[in-house]
Amino acid sequence: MNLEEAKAQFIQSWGILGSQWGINRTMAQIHSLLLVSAKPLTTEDIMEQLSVSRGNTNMNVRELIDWGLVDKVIIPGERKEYFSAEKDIWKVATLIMYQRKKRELDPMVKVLNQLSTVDGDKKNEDVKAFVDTVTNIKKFAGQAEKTLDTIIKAEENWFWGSFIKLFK
Amino acid sequence: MNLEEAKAQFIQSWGILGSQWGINRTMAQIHSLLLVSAKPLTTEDIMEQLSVSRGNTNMNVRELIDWGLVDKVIIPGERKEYFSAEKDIWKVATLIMYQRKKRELDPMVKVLNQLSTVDGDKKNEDVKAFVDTVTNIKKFAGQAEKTLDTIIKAEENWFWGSFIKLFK
DNA sequence: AATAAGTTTCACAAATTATTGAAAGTTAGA
DNA sequence: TCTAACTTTCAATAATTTGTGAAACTTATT
Repeated sequence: MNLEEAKAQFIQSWGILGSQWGINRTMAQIHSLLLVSAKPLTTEDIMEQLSVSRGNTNMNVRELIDWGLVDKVIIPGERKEYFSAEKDIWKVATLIMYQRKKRELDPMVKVLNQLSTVDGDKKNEDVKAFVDTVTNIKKFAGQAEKTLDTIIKAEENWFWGSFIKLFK
Repeated sequence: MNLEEAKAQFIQSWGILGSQWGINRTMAQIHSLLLVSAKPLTTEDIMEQLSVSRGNTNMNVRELIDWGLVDKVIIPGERKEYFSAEKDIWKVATLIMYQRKKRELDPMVKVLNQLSTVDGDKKNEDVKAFVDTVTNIKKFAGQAEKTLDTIIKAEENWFWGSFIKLFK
């Protein structure tokens, strides 16, 4: 397999994976294109290599920058903006976990807390089932949150070292 | 807040969360409806409570059963099928992790392995960048796989006990 | 200030995904 | 075996999400 084929397949697969995780295909594809490029690319490079419009490229690059997965790079003497992706996969994973925690777990915890105030006969079977379930999810979410925070703050070496050993 | 309101809000929120994770809204809503119901429900109950068609209900219930999140329950003397959800959140999380690993991580690893066979000048900058990135993702995916396997096999108590303490 | 290079926005179009509902298929019991 | 209760399928349709591209906007340079 030559480089171009391999890149194309990687971009394709990464795009599919992304879309299964609620990230749009183009965003994932731009990310993977930047991941496998040795040098920073311009908006035009991206447009050309992925056959995607300028507007779409711009929006998704902006989103990637928002997530911290991509950086603007300024090349001295050039007017154009260049973009490059964080290549350290551990950092990438960490950034994604952080973003998703912030955008999804945190709001869910907020809702769960409001739901605790459900009133009614505590002996009623339905009320009991509901309160039980919500309480359990809240506990789980709380632990998940703590665990994520720790992982996010952890150094890569720590993860690859003691953490993995623990799971052998 | 009364029970009905609380249930409705829970179902709504769970549905949104699901859709951010590539699970369709109705499937997530049916799951949450069953999660907070004291007793098993029939297809008709679900249709009525979520205002969803028979076909849609059937398809999504089947998918939930497929994932192992919902069970058919047969009530003696009744012809209808009843459905109930696994209420233990740790088990729910475990089942979901397992399904997603199987459906997404495993295929990605397969692709990554194929991509290792990229040929070309190993001193070429682009080839190097590509091989580097793919190799790193492969390593990461391998470790993630191991970790997930261990978590999936682990007992709840083990998780809530030593695992969490480690992260304090 | 004028110009040109570069970036962003947004109404509309295209593509994708979910839902409906009626018809076909099953199954338990008479 | 027949039939009525119940479940499943799937082609058509609706809803949602994503992408386009030209116009508006911004900024650097002369």
